[in-house]
Amino acid sequence: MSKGETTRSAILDVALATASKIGLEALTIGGLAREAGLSKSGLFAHFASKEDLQLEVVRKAIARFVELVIAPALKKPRGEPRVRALFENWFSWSRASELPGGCLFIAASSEFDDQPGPVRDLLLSSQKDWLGVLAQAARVAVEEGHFKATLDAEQFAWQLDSFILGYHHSARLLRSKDAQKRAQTAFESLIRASRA
Amino acid sequence: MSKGETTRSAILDVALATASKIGLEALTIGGLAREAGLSKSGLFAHFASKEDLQLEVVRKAIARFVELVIAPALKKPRGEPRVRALFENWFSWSRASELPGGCLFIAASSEFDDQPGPVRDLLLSSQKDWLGVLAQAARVAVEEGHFKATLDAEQFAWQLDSFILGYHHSARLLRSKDAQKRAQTAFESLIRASRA
DNA sequence: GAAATATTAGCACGATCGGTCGTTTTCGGA
DNA sequence: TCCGAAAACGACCGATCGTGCTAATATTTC
Repeated sequence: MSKGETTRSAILDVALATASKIGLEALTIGGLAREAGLSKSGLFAHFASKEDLQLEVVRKAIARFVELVIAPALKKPRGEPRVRALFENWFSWSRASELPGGCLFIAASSEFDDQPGPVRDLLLSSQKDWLGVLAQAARVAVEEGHFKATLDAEQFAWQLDSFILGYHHSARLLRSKDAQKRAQTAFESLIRASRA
Repeated sequence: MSKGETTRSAILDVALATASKIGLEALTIGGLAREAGLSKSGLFAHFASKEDLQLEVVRKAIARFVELVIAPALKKPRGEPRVRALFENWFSWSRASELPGGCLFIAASSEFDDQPGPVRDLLLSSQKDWLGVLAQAARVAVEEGHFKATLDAEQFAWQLDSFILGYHHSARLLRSKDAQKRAQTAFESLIRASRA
């Protein structure tokens, strides 16, 4: 990896962590430069624009999400175990050291839901992908006979994702200690209602 | 109402609408003044600081929320009807004309969850109040014999709120047409599982 | 209608924003 | 070791940020 690529990657690490705390929009070139130990112009030379920087941050987040959540889950046995792994891995993601402010996607979704442009588009497509992965895992669980044949996989995915949002909300704003327990309980009742 | 109070109220209306679209932090004195048809300093004279303005916006939102969601629900019969009203009224709130960007609390919660200060404190307490109202309504439904005696009212409230978050997410970011149907379906299954 | 007061506008401030540009430093291959 | 290229820097741009301060203008009170 060349010097430039190394620096660029380091910048994105800092940017990812900062964005998870203060948001993608609140990122500033100057602030990032300070944190990364670079001059403003030195940092900015790595990106075409602030929007480009934001896009790169989201892309990096997606890559990490796949590594931490999706990929390990796909190694689990088909069916309920895989569904369970997706849910549980998500917590590791949300609490990863590189995300001191919690899940970037949720924070960014809220920021960009009314701001048309490439950042919103990217967030949107990644969110659709995630719901697709969840629904597909549910469908597989039906095939495997773990879940009932009449299960609406999309609805299942939607509810699971809602519990994730609920967890994020509880844990971040309310700093609720039992956020995970609540989410876990909700998840188990969803699983129970979905079983064959 | 004096001239000053009228203007102040008009400013807050504009600010509420704008904040629901772009966020509380992204509000700018200058931009608000333009929208409200005032000079920057003329507008600013009504508030002690930007933070004060943000607090007033949240206070106004809370007042409207009580008017639109809580108060009408309390007029409904105790028990399941009241729970149902709280859930349904929330959609009217989220789609109210004064909130073109959707529920301000959800957007603001995401923005301020890592920003200590009075704004965060206010959001936090209002969120706790809301969960409290939901849980209390569930408890009443137990008393009335609509819900089973073993129901965990806090868990019920948590799940209901998660579905609301899920709706907001679907409707805002994904612009999903069936967000409400998904939320409604989830709500009905929660009710079914809670019945006596 | 005049005097007192409440409200708004004008202007300026230091800071910071995203972004440009020419120069200097550092790096990597020959 | 040298040299071209890559990378980082420092100074600067125009715009806008939040926020004072003072003067002009509405509004309210008598």
